[in-house]
Amino acid sequence: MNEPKSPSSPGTDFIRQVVKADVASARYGGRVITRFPPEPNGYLHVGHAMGICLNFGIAKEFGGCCHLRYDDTNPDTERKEYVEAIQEDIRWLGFDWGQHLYFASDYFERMYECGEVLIKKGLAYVDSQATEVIREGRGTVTESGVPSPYRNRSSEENLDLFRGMRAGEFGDGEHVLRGKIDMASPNMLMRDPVFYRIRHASHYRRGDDWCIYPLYDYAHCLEDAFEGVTHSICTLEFDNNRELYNWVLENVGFEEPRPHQYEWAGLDLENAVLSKRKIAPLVEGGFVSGWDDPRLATLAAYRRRGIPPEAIRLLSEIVGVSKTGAQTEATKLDFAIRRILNQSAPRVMAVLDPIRVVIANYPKGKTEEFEAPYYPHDVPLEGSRTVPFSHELWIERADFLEHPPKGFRRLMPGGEVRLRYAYVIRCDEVIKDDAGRILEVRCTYDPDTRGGSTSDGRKVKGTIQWVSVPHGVAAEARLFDHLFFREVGEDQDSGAIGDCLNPDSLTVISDMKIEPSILTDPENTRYQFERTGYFWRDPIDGCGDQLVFNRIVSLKDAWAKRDTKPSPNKVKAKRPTQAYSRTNPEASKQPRIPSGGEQDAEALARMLRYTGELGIGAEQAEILAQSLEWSSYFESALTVYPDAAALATWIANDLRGLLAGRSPADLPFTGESIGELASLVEDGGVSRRAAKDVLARLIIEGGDPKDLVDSMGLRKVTDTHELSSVVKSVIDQWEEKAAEYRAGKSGLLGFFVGEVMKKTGGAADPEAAKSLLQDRLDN
RNA sequence: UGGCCCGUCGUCUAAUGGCAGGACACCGGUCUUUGGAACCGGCGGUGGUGGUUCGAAUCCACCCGGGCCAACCA
Repeated sequence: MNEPKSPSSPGTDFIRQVVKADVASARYGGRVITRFPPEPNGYLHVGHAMGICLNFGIAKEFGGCCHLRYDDTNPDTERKEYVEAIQEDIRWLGFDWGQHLYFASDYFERMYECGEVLIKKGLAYVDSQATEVIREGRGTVTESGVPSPYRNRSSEENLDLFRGMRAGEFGDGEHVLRGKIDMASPNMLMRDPVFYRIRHASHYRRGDDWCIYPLYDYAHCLEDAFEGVTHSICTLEFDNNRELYNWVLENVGFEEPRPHQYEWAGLDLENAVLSKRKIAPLVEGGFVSGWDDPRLATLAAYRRRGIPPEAIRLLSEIVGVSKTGAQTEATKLDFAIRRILNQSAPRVMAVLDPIRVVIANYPKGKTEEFEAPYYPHDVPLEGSRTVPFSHELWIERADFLEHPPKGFRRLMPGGEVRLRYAYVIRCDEVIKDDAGRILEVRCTYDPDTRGGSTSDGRKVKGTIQWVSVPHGVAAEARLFDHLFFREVGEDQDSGAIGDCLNPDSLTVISDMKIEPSILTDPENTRYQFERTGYFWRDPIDGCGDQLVFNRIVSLKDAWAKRDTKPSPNKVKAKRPTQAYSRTNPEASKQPRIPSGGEQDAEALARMLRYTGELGIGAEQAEILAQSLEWSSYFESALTVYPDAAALATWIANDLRGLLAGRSPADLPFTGESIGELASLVEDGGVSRRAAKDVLARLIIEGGDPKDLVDSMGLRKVTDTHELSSVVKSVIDQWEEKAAEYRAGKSGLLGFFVGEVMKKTGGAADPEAAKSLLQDRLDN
């Protein structure tokens, strides 16, 4: 009962679709191997947790495995302490890497050998320029780089130098190994990237075995390949690195099926500091108590705060997987935590900010006990404890108001409130000190309401929690809020960090009261303090006799929210629209005329011919004319079928859309085929819609369009009789939809056409089907 | 201003040429010995302009907006 609702379409994100397709096509023999590759230079945070859920989740769902591999290629920053902490976090989250624990540093020898392979192929060289010179030589995003003077060293010399680098013959920074790729590449990463650097430093695992260390782009893809990883999933910012990932693997000699990289957006959580680079100064600067300070978004902090791992996994489901760089609202995390805890946390009574209530008509010194269930009626768990009641009680200061606003349902002078599981009391008198601060509230109880229900049927709207003064236990509570009230910039020093800090991020309540039953519970019990929030004992400071409770998350509070309600006539803030920003609407229609150069002159001539003589629109003409590849493809289609405008659409719009960036040279069919296809459509033998299906097939396996039309059963069905019967059966099948359509939901017509198309395997003439459908539906 | 990636309710995410759907948030209601939970209902979206198509969130073009890339970090 009350299973957490699944988010929409679970498990159908674009990465899982790729994996699913690869399993179906047996691309890797059905194997699925993912990996989670942390660098042991800090603690994991919720962002990493999403990556862990993704990688381990996919492996589990597809019967594969997920490797835990430390990407420990930088001796300066990595420590054993972190590798242990990371493992603890992953286990806590509920994932298991089994035997598959790996370290990049174990591959140093193999990686080195790959370096020699590249050198021998003439694809890598030792550069001896200074760091700054290399940097400058790389150019900028708008200017290409200049080749290093060492770029053309012989393989022998490179090999000799590289071996010398390894042997420790050189100092830090004297040489590097670079890939010999393309100094003019628009992708900066391809401008002869550095593969190895000299660093005389002790590595936390390899000690002084090595004095050269591989860099990420070189190392990471090799690690994946060594381990037989199939799907290497990383975040969006590595998009540019994919080209290099592929280059290294292909040139070192890893053939298909080899690992491939896929990028997703990762998690950006509102109010959470999600970068090790930004967390470290908070820890080191003493702004927080450590990597596990509960205000942080590290997994260690979440664990300490008391967030259950199930909630993190639920968050991962809720947030989903996409390539949209987006920020997730903090309320989604809160929701996930409450969703889990509501179903599992025993309820107890605690008072965070106590005021004293004296029950005047309850005998001093008398105590009675109430049996109180741990769980509310809608949580299917059993259990109860007894709570002691007496002459003096603590209640929450906020639960008594001398001058309450309208709608206040708690205690007020002359009013009644129910003490949960106990009695209904009425407030008779308020005792204040000289400063007007309330010292105690004097009440009388109604003995006929034992257990909380009235015998005369009168309604008591409010119910509040309470703690008996002589029995209550004192404790400390810690409430957490987000650490910053303002975004901290990228390179800010600790002074600037201090300026952004939320002074109320930690509230310590030193004198809360709680019912004594908790004294006999396991220390790691997560409670709901009724009407207040979810709490558990701080695992560090709340052990043994120390009663220190962390608030994991508050309860939703509909009453408190009433003040912050946005006014109904508030103008809705809209994303600024760009509707008016274009100054010349015709501008986009003007083809850009290529300028200068012999090739451009030819392209221009083609362009003019296409728009003039052939009557093609400027947009498509530009696409087709610009490259020789496309223009010759187009013109060969033209030899088969003379309707240039139709062909231009087929090629410029449909074909290129299906090709997703690939070139016509890769196609298993020629321009003539597409011309033939277009003529089949013109003849009426195939609908345009069916022809597009044929095109898609053509791209995959080539073939003769006419044969494909037949073998796919796509010869157009125009026969009115045949079509009518399909139309009738579709309408009969979807009676309700038909009624909706008749009631005015005209958008449903497309749905019906789609159904007819489905039923006929795509062969129906959609236009004919549409008019038949309309006729039938309209009467 | 070079290349690449991304724009769907306030937020996150489905729809893979055929009904724009779900979740969170918000609002209202029912119920309630937690102003919790649950249940019911409501609000609300394809960045813009053209084009292709019987039919476009989806294909094409341009524009606008956001992000990433010039470490011997990962």
